[in-house]
This record gives sequence, structure tokens and C-alpha cells, in this order.
Amino acid sequence: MARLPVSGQAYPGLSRMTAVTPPESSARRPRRSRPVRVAEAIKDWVVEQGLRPGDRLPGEAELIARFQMSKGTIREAMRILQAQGLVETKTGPGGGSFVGEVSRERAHALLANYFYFQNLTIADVYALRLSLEPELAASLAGRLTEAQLAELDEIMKAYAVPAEDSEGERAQHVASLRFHARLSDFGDNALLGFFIGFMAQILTDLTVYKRLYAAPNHDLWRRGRDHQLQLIAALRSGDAAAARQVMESHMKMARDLMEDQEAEVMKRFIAE
Amino acid sequence: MARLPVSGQAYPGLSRMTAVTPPESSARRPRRSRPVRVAEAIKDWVVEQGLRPGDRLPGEAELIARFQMSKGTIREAMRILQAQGLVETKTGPGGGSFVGEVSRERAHALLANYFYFQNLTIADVYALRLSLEPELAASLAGRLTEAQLAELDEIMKAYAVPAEDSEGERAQHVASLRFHARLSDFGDNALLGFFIGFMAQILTDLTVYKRLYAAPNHDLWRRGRDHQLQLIAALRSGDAAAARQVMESHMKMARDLMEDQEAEVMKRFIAE
DNA sequence: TAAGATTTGTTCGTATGTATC
DNA sequence: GGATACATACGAACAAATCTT
Repeated sequence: MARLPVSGQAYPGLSRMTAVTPPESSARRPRRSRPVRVAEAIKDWVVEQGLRPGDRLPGEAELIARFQMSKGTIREAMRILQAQGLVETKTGPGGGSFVGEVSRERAHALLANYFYFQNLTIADVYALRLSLEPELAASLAGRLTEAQLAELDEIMKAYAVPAEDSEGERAQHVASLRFHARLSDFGDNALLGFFIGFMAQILTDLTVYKRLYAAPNHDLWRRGRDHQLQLIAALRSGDAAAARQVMESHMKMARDLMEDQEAEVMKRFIAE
Repeated sequence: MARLPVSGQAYPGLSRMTAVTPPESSARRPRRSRPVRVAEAIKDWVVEQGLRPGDRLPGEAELIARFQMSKGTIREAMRILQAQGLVETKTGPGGGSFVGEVSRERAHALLANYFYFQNLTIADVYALRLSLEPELAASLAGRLTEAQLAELDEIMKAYAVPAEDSEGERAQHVASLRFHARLSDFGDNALLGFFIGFMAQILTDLTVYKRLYAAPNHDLWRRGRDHQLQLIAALRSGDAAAARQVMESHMKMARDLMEDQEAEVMKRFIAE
């Protein structure tokens, strides 16, 4: 394995390639603690070496020797990287730390923490969905495999018949949000997929934790389901204009429905 | 101060309100380490208590007593929370840990880590900008204060005259991206603002670290600047349609320009 | 199944650094 | 400038997990 860019001195010169925070803030920054600096050094090293997810990182003992710091300091540094999803650690022989791909779920959670103190409204989320999802639908028309279309059909089975109570209604709403999340995965734009998936996650959490979607409404159920059926049909036949238009109607209906429920949002942290 | 939901037992029952990871994964999850569990407990507690940024958290000594764990374990837990931007720590008398608002910059950085291993292209970013920025521009028409408009004018001074070399060209491009980032702040949709700001940040980093925008081109410079001038005029006069249309042209031009430069992207980590 | 080896996880005591009064 | 109240850092020992034989 290539060696860390450290060879005796306690604080190796960090590579400049990955600036940490905007230059302006470098003046007022109070000087970072050792674990933070170690974490940065390791991160830079991973980038320099071009390591990929699954690749092995030096063990605790080796890091202690390289950085000339105590075990506790090194461990805190690794915790920082773990908290960000950048490394994973296993005990036992063959164990150790490994480069970890930041999972989509973790990225969602980290981002949700940011919005915890912003006051986001449901209207904000739907304004964005209305901008993005119809475009996505249009871009996907005629480009889905039969397997993907079948998966969407499968998800829709969760709400093939109207819900009978609030609990069922919520479960169906969560399933229908999964429909949108999956759809966003099928596109080839990872950024768009992430944004749409994140919004679906927010709305799912709201539904589950804040007990939104309490009132079963058979008429709305039918209209929402019809939208998605029409959407699948348009996607299958390759009719981009129809896909866009159906999705737009669907979003508007969902927005109106949601806005009736609650205005204020986002009272939660995501942990780990 | 209200008390932590811990009073003797080592691992207090965590509140259910903030699920950590999707339920499905709860089966295969290997059982989390103590620092992680402590971090989760503290997070839950902050949520339960409704603490706000700046509010004080219990000191190390108190946490040690409450959780009945060693100093090292507690410290690792705090590092986890720090790494996610949720708490800030100060030494000295009156120091300690405080609830911290996750900064926009940190949220950008954490999210950028996710995309480090995704292969995002410049085209992906611009496809989204093209969807979002014209809408934002339209929504802002006639709704900006004179001070906000003046700030945009001020930013534009950075590229009042054509750049003479690559370095200057990059600096101007960064400034023009700041124009977009600021504009997104002026809207009242925090989600939209974040997304647009994130994309501007990605493009800024590309410009700075990957030395993109190397070729000064006076014609493009003039057209880009004209777009922004027209945009400000439309925003000031309250002409939403014009604002949308100008922004759309601007995005398309910028996209074509950028795509000439490079196709593959996103080879960086963000630290701290 | 059991024992041993390897690697991270956790503890405790002590000492140091830093900001406030 | 000294006392005080915090976090920060170190080092040695022990515990737990997990792979190999």
C-alpha cells in the first residue's frame, strides 16, 4: 500500500487540493483540533491515492505511529470520518477501516439535519417537485426497460384498493412516494435523482412521523392512482408530452392535498 | 436545564421519533458502538427538548455521569455530532458544547462527499440549472428590495471588463456563480435556494480546483454579462416572463460553454 | 467445538491547553 | 497575573468481536 504523506512530523502539510472551507473563513477559524486535522489528512490522502470504496485504510496502530498521536486522538479522527460515511470499520482479524461509499440514505439524513433548523414548508417541497418531476417523466418516456416498468407496476400493487383507515392511507402514501423515488433512480442524472429522492424521503418521514395523511379519501385515491397508471402507459409508449403533462397534474393534485394537512415542517433530526 | 432521558441505565431507550435508518436495515445492522448510541441519544434529546442553536449541552463530566461511560466514549460521541455540524464546542470557562446550526457550507460539503463516488457530469448539473433557475428568476421578479438589487450590481463589478488571462477568467466565472448563489438566497424557498447554491458551489470548485474556464472569450463574456444585466432589469421592473426567458438563455449559453471544457467531473472530497 | 490470533472498542488516571474572570 | 472551569490529549491495560485453525 502506498504510504501516508507523513513521515515523522506530527502534522503533515495537507495537500492543497481539497480546500476545507472558503478562504475567507481561514482567518477567523480558531485552529482545528488534532482529531479534525488528522481526519482531513486522511481524507486528502484517500483522494491523492485515488482510493475507491472498499479499499483498506491503515490500522489504528499504524496511524498512531505515522501521526505520532495517541490512540484516543486517532480514534476520534476515525469517528469523524465514520460520521460522514466516508469510512467503515470492522473488528477482528482482517478487520480495520475501509473507504466507504457514502450511501444515499446517509446523504439524505445528513442533509435533513441541515433543514432541521430551516423552516421549510410543504409548499416549498411541492414547488420543487412541480419543477422537476414532470421534466424527469418526459425524459424517461420510451427509455425504461420492461423490468423497470414492471417494478413500478409492482409498487402500485400496494395501493390497488382504497385504504380503509388512516394507517392504511399512510402506508399507501409512503408506497406512492417510493414510486417517485424509484422513478428518479431510473434516470441517468444522479443529481436529479438525488434531489427528487430527497424530497420523497422528507415527505415520507412527514407522513410516518407526523401522522400526516390522516384522512382517507377515495376520490383522491382513485385520481392519484389513475395518474400513475397513465404515467406508466405514457412512459411505455414513449409519449414524452403526455408523461410530462400527467406528472404535472399529479404533482398539483398531491400538492393541494398535502397543503391541506399542515404548513410547518421539519421537526426532526436524523441520527447516526 | 431539563434532564437527559437517562438516569442510571447505560443505554436509555431512545425516542422513536427519529428513526435512524430504514426499518428494513434494522435486522442486518450489526449493533452500533457506544459512541454512536450516545450520539443518537443526545440527538434525540435535543429534539425532544426542542433545543435551538446556541443552547447549551451538558458538559463532558455530566455526560460521563449520566451515561455511565468513560470520557473517551463520550468524546467520540461528541466528535460524531461535531462532524455533522450539529454541535459546536468551546474550551475554557463558560465553554462546553452547544447546539449548532448546520451551516450551508457544511451541508454543501457533506453532500459533495456523496457525489464524490457518483459520476456526475457537467451536463447533469446544467440540466438541473436549466430547470430551476428560470423558475426562480420568474418568482423573484418585482420582489427584490433595492438593497438586494444593489448587491447583485456590486457582484457584477467583478466582471465589468473582460478578463485578460485564464486566471482572471476563472475569477470572473466564480464571481458570476456567486451572482446565482445570492439570487437563490433571495427567494423564500429554502430548498430551492439550497439546491441552486449547491450547484453553484460544485461549479465553483470545478473552476478553481480543476482549472476549468481556461479560455477567455470576449464575445461570451459580453453575452453572459448582458444576460445578467437584462435579468436585473427584468427583476427590477417586475417582468416575470422576461426574467424567466433571459435566465433560460443564460443557462443554455453557460451550459454549452461548460460542456466544451470537460465531461467527467467530481473528483474531490471535502474535508472537516 | 474450541482455542488462539488479530484488530477495533472501552476504560481510567493523569497531564496539558485555553479562555474567562 | 493568578485562579478557575472547561475541553483536549496521552498511555497503558483490558474487553469484545471475528477470523483461522
